[in-house]
Amino acid sequence: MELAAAKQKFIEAWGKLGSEWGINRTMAQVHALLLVSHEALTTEQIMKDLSISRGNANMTLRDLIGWGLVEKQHKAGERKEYFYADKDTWNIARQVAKERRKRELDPVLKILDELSNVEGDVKDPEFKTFSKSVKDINKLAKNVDKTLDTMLKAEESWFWGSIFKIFK
Amino acid sequence: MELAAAKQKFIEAWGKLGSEWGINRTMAQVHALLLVSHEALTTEQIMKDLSISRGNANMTLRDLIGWGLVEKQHKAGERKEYFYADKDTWNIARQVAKERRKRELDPVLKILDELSNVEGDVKDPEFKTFSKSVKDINKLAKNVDKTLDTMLKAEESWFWGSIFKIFK
DNA sequence: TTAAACTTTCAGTAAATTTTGAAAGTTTAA
DNA sequence: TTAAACTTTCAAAATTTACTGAAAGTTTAA
Repeated sequence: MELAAAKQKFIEAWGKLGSEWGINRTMAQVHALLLVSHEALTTEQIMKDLSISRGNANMTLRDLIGWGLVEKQHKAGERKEYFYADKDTWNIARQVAKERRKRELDPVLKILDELSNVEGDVKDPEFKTFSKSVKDINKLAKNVDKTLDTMLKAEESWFWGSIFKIFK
Repeated sequence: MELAAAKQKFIEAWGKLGSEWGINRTMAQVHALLLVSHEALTTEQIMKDLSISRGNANMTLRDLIGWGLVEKQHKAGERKEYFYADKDTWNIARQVAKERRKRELDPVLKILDELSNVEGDVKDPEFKTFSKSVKDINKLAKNVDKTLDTMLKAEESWFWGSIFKIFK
């Protein structure tokens, strides 16, 4: 397989995976393109490579920067902005976990906490089932949250450190 | 808050979380409804509770059964089918992880393996970057895969068992 | 200044996904 | 059998989400 074809395939696969996990396809593709590019690229080049519009490229790049996955680079003597992606997979995973926790897990946790405190007739099986399900899910979600927190903050701790070495 | 209102809120939150993670909103809502219902429900009841059409309810229930999250129940002397959800959060998490691995992670792993073996000019920085990124991601993905496998199969092992106890 | 080079915005359009509902299919009991 | 009770299918419609492109905005160098 040619390098160009291989890159293409990678971009497609990454885009598909992203869209299946709630990250928009173009965003994942731009990220993929930057991941496999040795040099930082301009908006112009990204537009051309992925056949997307200027507006789309611009917004997507801003989003990626917002996710902490891409950074701007300025080259001396040039007006244009160049973009490049952090290539460390562990950082990528961390950043994504961090953002999604903040954007999606935290709001749900808040609601679950509220619902955990709903009071009702303990004799009512409908209430009992509701209460138990919500509490169980809340417990699981809280643990996931706590684990992510530990993982994001204290990667260097002896416990997680030794587990992360397996992954890196 | 009333029980009915609390249920409603739970269903909405679960639906939103699902859609943010690539699971269709209605499917997550039907699942939520069954999770907080003491008794198994008929298609009819689900349609009414969530204001969805018969076709939608039917397809969604079939999907949920396909995901291993919901089961049919037959009541003696009745023609109607009743549906109920497994209420064990750990099982739910396991089932979802299992299905998504099969449907989404495995295909990507296959492509990454292929792309890891693409050969090229080691002097070419473009090739080097491509190769390194793909290999790193492949490694991470494989480890995630392996971990899920261990987690799904050998939950009882001393190592994971002790970690899972924290979550349960 | 000012005009060229570049970036950002956003209303309108397009594409993808989800939902509907009526018709077709299936099962059961009499 | 057959007809009532129930389930499934799927083309078309509705909804949601993503993208375009031209215009407005910003920065820089002369």
